[in-house]
Amino acid sequence: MKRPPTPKLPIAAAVAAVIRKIPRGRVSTYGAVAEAAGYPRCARHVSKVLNHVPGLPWQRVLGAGGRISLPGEFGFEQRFLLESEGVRFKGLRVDMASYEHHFTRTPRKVSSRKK
DNA sequence: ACTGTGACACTGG
DNA sequence: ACCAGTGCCACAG
Repeated sequence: MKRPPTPKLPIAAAVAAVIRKIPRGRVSTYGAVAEAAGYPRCARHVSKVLNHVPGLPWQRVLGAGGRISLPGEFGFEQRFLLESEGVRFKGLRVDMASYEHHFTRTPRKVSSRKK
């Protein structure tokens, strides 16, 4: 097993689905989203998906440690939107300890809870 | 088929 | 604490 078999869904669909599951007032990180989508090492692809797929709560996706990776004014916009949802910031970072959303296993049809 | 790309994550200085 | 460099992996052209 060189590595977990790539899921059937394209990364874009998987990531988009995961991000849409993030409840309001909650946030997540690229790595976490990628992992939840089935691509543990593809945090960078998450960013591509956000750019390619509109309609996603891109603001709820942050970098590691809850840091905003977005350079430019979009970064400020992201922070503003998150605060509007009730997410508090610790300086330049989000209080991940309290706002990081835990995804459920395999976003597939039936939740195979089990482990 | 190959190369470049990217809103990252992680380690070291 | 902050900055810079490196590794990563799937998708687009």
